[in-house]
Amino acid sequence: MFDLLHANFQKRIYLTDEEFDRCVTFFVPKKVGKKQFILQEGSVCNHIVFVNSGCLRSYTVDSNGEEHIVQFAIEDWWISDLQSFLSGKPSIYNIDALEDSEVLFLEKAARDKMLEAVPKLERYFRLLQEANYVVTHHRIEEALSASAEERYLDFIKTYPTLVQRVAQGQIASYLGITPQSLSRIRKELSEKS
Amino acid sequence: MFDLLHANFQKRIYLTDEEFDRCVTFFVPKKVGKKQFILQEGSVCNHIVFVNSGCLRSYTVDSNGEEHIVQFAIEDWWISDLQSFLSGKPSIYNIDALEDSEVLFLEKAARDKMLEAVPKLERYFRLLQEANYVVTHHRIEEALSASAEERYLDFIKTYPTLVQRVAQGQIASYLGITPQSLSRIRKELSEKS
DNA sequence: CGCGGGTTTGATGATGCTCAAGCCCGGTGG
DNA sequence: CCACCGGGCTTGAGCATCATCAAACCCGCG
Repeated sequence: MFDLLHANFQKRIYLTDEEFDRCVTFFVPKKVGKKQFILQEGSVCNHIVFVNSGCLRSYTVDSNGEEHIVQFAIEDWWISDLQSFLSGKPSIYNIDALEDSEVLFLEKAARDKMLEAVPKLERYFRLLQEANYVVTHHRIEEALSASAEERYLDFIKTYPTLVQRVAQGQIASYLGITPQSLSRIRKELSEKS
Repeated sequence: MFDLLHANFQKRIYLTDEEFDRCVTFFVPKKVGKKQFILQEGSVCNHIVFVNSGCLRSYTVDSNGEEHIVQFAIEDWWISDLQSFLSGKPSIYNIDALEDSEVLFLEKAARDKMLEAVPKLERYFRLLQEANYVVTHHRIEEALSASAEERYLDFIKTYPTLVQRVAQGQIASYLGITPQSLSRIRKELSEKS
């Protein structure tokens, strides 16, 4: 149940088994069915979520009723709206499951206690934030300068597993293009090779 | 010299005069001439900078040699590369001045000491981070879904002062379009009204 | 079998880029 | 004081990319 989380911690910091055991108590395992929400626009996001299995996404709905996917999260990833989580203000994002998933909930209060109990984790979350910063800024630059084809190629290079698992239309939404365009891009790419 | 910084702190947290006096000692005022760099790609960003007067920008140079502006900073704003600053790794950004400017340097070591000396500032920097998170995500969504005209209109609404001060080509770079396109967009907008 | 979703394909049009030329204006040197 | 730059902005023509609208297709499932 907590093996993935354990490995994920160890990738960035070193915890003794005793320390990790202390951490575990703060997490709440949950099952999330396909299409089920774990956060809805307008409500406060008072948890961050580690994905054990399955796949979730966060997205906004614009004034034309169209969805824009912000992030995917498969096993071994975190997902949340940090803005709402940290500020306590209502979120502008939705998060739901694209597959039946198993996740570990970490409530805000629990996280605070955990950080007190195992201060080393401060470093872990800081490193996580930094990684997030890099990904986010890369995404801005790409969105502003790269073509749809370039963005797709970068996507399949960066997230090869997601390409297999997620519906094409969802990837199109993430890339900021229509499903039709993505279909054509894939066609051209396959013809080239 | 430190009035702007003082007001900026007070917007988010409350500091006594004594606390603020302690803070001030950690900052190093500097003059930065137009076109002068305060950070160059490849070097580590070991400072964050508060702008007292003038205007700076951060940007990347892509493989075609083209600049992509990430952020502007006029008086009362911070500018830096947080990724490099926090991780100690080389930056991928450049930061230089678009006007002769007066800034306050805060070195990494100085910031750590300042946070020890005035713990209230932890909250200040957290709030700054959150504001940054919101702006950044808004920018991604816009870049992926809005037209050039919409992005420009949003820009002049959000940063009216910048429109006056910054060369049009720089704004085009920030918006991810060519100077020619921006020129045409402005023409159409003026014809409409 | 038929329905529903996601994907593909086609035709057409809008948006924004490229290349190229001209313009405006402030600065410099004769 | 004027001529000449040079940088930034504008304008034009043609083109590439991507969206839109619409129809067909594919396939898993009740």
